Amino acid sequence: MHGKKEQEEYIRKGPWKAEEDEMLLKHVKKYGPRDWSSIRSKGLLQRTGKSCRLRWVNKLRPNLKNGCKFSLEEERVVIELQAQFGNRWAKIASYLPGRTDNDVKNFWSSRQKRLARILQTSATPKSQKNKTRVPSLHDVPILQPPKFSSPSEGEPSSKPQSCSLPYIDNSEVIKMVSLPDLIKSELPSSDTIHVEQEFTLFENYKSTEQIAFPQIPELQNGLTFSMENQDLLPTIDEPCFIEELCPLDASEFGIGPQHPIGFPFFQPPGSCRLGTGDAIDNSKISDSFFDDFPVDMFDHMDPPASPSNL
DNA sequence: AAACACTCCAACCGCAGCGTT
DNA sequence: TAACGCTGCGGTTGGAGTGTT
Repeated sequence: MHGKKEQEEYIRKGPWKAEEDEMLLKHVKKYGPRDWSSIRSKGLLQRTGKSCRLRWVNKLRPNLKNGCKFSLEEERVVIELQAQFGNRWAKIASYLPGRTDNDVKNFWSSRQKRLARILQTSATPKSQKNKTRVPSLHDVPILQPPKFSSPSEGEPSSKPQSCSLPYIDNSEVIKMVSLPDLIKSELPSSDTIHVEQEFTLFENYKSTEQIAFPQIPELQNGLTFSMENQDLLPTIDEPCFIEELCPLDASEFGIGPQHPIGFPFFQPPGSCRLGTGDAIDNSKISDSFFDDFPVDMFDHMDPPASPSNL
């Protein structure tokens, strides 16, 4: 098989075995999550230090939400923070307890692919329309991301500052962008509405024309989050518009108008949506789930990083 | 039932920043 | 101060699982 030297130089790649995980855990338990390269030099594992670190960070670290799909709130936060920070996944992940940069990155790239598909759908000739699955609004929970800036940057805003959802006053109503009739004509009316909403939102999303959003000081500092300005969301002549986009309201949390934005993300084990086969409608997951837990059950958890500390 | 399309995610790679020598 | 090693980050890829035709 391998000679001695070859054995020393051999670097294992690919999926991790349980024994390797065990060995890595032992090392971390003994020395802490550092000295990754010594794992190989000590002959514990034939993996690079890099590979060991990655495995620890993405899979073995405690309190990870492995196998859980992103909740609607997590999706919102990613969208908002991506708009603010760009593709700084590690930074964004620091706002999402239990999520890694890899998780966020994967989530975002999946979402981008869906958006691209929607765009393509809207541009596909009529003859091909019915060959493409029409995504539901829940597939792409797009919100025009608010532009919140750190206290040290950005322009002062005179608008209300307690809503992390897109705040748009009456003069800044999102303009409706009609879907081509060719799409409407081939869809059942309910689907037409969904596609039209998505298309509208996507048009806004890709538009270079910035809609002014308020700064979100609570999100920057204490990561609090208020729904009190929900009624200021864009007026779109579709009754379920807000319901579709923002199925949660403060009362569902049972904790008043303001609450830590991190709160909904602490989904206890079992509340996760596992696998695509489960097909649990995001909007149907009640956050009153947490009512059953003691108020202080999250106290021991580290608060998410605050942008003001960055 | 098989083939194909699509989604999700684990893991790799290259690069940059930082600390140490 | 340059060289080196380590760590962390973001981009990318490939395989497994699932859905659709």
